Amino acid sequence: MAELELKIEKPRVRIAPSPTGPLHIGTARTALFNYLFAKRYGGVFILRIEDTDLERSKKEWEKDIMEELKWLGLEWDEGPLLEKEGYIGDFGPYRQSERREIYKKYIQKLLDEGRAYYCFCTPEELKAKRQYFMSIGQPPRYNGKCRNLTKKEIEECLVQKKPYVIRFKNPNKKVVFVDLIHGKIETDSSEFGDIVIAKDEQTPLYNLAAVIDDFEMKITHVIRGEDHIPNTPKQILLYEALGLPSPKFAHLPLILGSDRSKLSKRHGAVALKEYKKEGFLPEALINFMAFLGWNPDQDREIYSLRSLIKEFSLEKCQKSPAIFNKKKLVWYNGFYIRQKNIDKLTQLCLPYLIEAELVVPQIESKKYPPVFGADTISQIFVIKDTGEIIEFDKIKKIIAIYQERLKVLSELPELVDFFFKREIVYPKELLKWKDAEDKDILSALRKAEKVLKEIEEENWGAEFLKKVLVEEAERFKVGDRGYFLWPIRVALTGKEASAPPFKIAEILGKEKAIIRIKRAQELLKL
RNA sequence: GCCCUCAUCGUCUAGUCUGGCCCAGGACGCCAGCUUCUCAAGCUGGAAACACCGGUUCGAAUCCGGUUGAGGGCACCA
Repeated sequence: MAELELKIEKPRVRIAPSPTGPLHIGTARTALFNYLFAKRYGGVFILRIEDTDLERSKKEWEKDIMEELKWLGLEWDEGPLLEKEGYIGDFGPYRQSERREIYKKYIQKLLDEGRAYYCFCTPEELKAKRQYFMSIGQPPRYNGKCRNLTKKEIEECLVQKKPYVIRFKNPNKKVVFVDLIHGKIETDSSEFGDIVIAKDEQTPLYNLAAVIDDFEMKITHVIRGEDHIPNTPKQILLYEALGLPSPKFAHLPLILGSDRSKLSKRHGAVALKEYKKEGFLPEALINFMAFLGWNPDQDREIYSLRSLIKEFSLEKCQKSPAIFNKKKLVWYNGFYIRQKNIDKLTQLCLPYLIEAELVVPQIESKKYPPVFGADTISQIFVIKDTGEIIEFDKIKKIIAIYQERLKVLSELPELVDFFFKREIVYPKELLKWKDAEDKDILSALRKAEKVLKEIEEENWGAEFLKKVLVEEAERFKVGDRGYFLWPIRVALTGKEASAPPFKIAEILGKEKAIIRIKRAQELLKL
């Protein structure tokens, strides 16, 4: 198989989501694998919106699917050109709803050649038949009642406006195909009988629509989830009936929830946008998703989209399903946050600070704040609680000291809120280090206040503060700096855990730092 | 019920095709230690798996058969 794959030239693949909900993480992974496969072999990646079911399809979901794919960096490279302003040179997706004329031809052909037929059975009849088959231990399927209707009978029904569907005349034979991941898969097509392939002469159902489109779009490799394995023989039969060549198939293992069932809403977030909103970076999502069912045979965990393209191959795909492990995603995210350039990271974080109402951008910008990761951003912000002005660079400093602590962007506000509050609230017990008594804490804080007051403004920097405070801490209690440093840190932050107090004090500034130390003293006296 | 697919640490997996180098390697998570005022990061160490039964073989995680378990599918959804 290895040699075969190397010969792959300019493959054409597609991701074909139906816009019945926001982009699902499973669909995103399938898109990624298709994208990687296409790019690895210099091929084409297509987006096709499967919106034949008008009832359930919505424009808003279509928009979400496109937005999230772009956000992930999985741009499709073919489709109808978008001419609207701002989209010059951009491709739109193919939409099945816009291809009815094409389908019509094929459906008519099937009908004319007697490979498909009208069926006038009612849903109730069908349901009863299915149950009957089940009861006698056979697979539920259509019994073929309308299969041999005469022309006259059909016309009569049509004239009477009887509701109908179009069924495929199943040749009932053994269908064999070679899956690029699973190998040979055999099915007896009589298991599924005469399936419905269209609602009417120009509205194909999924299986037919996929077959027609994949042929029309010259798709060479159909890479999709394993849940489509049972559809494959149906589609192969349709290719045969239409006299078309079938593409190659590769079925990816499914992503499961922690209870080993197909990943769904009850397992937590499944929409990609929810992960985006929670503050996951596309790099982390891509890296994580790639490793769900795929692995290079090296002990390397970190891969960018670029490096994945270089390494990707279907042979290294797993056959067995993978459980979605959010902790690993979080780890990846923390890693990529730490790697991020601080300016970029700050830009990414700003929307969260704004949403938490910690700061308000002062310069109105059209693109801001709703667009995450916008290029144009305000350089000046107002701290909502105090009305003070805070510059981008100052916010950057705050984020810098939390960069290695951040796992997901959305946790930032709760980590750094004390920088943006006039008064911080915390229980007085929090000031206590080990067995320190109130008077010890008080004297530590008084000492700290005195020391801090003596520092000249121009020396007010983390390094100097550290030097001075650590020296003092050593004097205060030999062998355990905590008696001195812990209360200071709590006084400044109001938190059990935080970045080092020296860095925090530097950013807070002399005046505020001292006010907070004093406040802690008052709290102790209560 | 019927069909299909899958099976290595809790999880993602390397190794399986081309049996011995594997009393099974890496990563996440977990535990311990170092560092340290705290948290995080980093470093060091640790616990942790070849589903089961039988066969082939001098030798099996690897090959064969079966069992069990898990997942998916069986729509006028995709």
